[in-house]
Amino acid sequence: MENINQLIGIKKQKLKKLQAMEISAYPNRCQRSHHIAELNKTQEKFIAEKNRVVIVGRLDAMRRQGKVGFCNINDESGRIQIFVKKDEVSAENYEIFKLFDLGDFVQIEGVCFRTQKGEFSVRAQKVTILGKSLKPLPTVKEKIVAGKKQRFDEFSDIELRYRKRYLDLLLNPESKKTFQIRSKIVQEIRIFLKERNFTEVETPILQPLYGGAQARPFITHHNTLDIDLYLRIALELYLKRLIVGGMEKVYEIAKTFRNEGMDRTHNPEFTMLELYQAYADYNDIMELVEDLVLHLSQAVFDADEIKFHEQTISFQKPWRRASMLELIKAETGFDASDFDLEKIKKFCLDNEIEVEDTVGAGKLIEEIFQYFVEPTLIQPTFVTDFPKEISPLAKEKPEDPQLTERFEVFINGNEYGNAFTELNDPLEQRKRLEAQVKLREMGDAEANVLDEDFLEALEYGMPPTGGLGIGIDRLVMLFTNNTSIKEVILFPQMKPE
RNA sequence: GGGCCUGUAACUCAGUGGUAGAGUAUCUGCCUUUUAAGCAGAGAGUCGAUGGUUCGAAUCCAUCCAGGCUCACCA
Repeated sequence: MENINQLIGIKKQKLKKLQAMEISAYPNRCQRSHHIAELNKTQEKFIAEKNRVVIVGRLDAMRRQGKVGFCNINDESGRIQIFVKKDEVSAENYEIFKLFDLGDFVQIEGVCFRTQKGEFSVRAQKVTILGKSLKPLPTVKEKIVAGKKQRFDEFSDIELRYRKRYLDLLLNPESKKTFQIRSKIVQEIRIFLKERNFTEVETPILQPLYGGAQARPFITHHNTLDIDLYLRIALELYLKRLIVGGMEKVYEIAKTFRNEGMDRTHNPEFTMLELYQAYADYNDIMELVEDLVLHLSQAVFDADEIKFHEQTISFQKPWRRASMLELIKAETGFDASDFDLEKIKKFCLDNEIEVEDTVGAGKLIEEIFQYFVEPTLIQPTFVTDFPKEISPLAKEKPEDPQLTERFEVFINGNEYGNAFTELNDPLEQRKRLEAQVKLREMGDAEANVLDEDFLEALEYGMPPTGGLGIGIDRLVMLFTNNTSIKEVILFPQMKPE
């Protein structure tokens, strides 16, 4: 007999005892009169009024001593101590109290008072079981030493925390906090965009063709139609169809899927915000990003700056703006503005940057940027004017056809957003996608595919448009001081057990 | 994918060739104001898996599985 089964067996025995007493361990209803935080907030009022209160929650500590016992229960609002005395709850009810286990959901009826040691508590008049637990919860204890909370036997196994997230949420308050902040961020994005008259939409997850980013897709199959479908890798191409359709400001916050490696910053499914605004360009979008992120910082933390590990990040406007080529030149002294492929290749080779035969100058410029510049961009920075070669959906800069009106947002050395003045010239867009198809034929599995339906939409006419994509998970990491994406996704992808 | 590290009781961890350990949790007894309650006692483990070396393996070796950190690349 395995140990865990013994522990479960003991709890099942208690269940049987309750049955023998004709008491349901899983009653349909309870009678909560107050949330625990309400009591804690105005303790003296509740003590003075001596009103009967009914609180419910999960049992997380038990100190029984003969005919009296103390326990703690918590609901989502807070935690409180319960005092149970045999004389006061009756002998029968005390028997039920003795069948309580850590992890059980219980209801306590009683009045508020202060114990001899001065702790605000509920003096039970009646205890009721609301939901019996069968598996023992890991035991975490806290002690206050010199005003600081010390934790014992913390539930800290990272794999278990991810696989059994409900335990993590239950036992690690910081983890719960992270997901509350995540929810708040998403909510505040919606509030911010609503104020600016954006319309939230939903576009297909299952797509006959995928596009809008450089990535490999997941493939699935529709039985009735007997066709393969792709899980979207981006929201872009459908949202632009809506711009064509006369929706001037649209956004979607949704999961996208990329069939690529998993690591600290990559989960196969992740959440993107994409928005498109007609009659706007990438300069307008830069201002929008500044306003949005500052709004989030203020709404979530009531501050214009945050701490991320050792760094203090300030979101105060305006953020630094610099072109990719400028930044490379400033950091390395190398001038790539002539797009001289041989010269750029040589620079890469001299600096141990890998050069594949098929890549062009634009791709290499990006590699140089990533290697030399990215890690230096700690404070929020708009890196502008990306090479056209690596930006097939962005409009070129009128004054330099090698470049596009595109920017990425960098904070703390990481990319948080990607935006451009959208390419709305259907003939130019066709050329760009055809170039992508050639790359694909040369073996680039991440190159775009040609989406005739999207091109047809552009042929009907798309207004000048600014578009933006922001990775929500990474933004949440930034705001919650986490370095692993698994910490900000409730149920991250794991290998099968 | 490369390098480094980890896997022992429900939880947190000791244990580096000689009978598998501690604290917490659980159970039993005592205890009517405790708070990491206390005291006394008990039960609880395929030492990640499989092979090998050895008289003898949690420990050494090999392979595999799972995980973490880190480097390179995709958001």
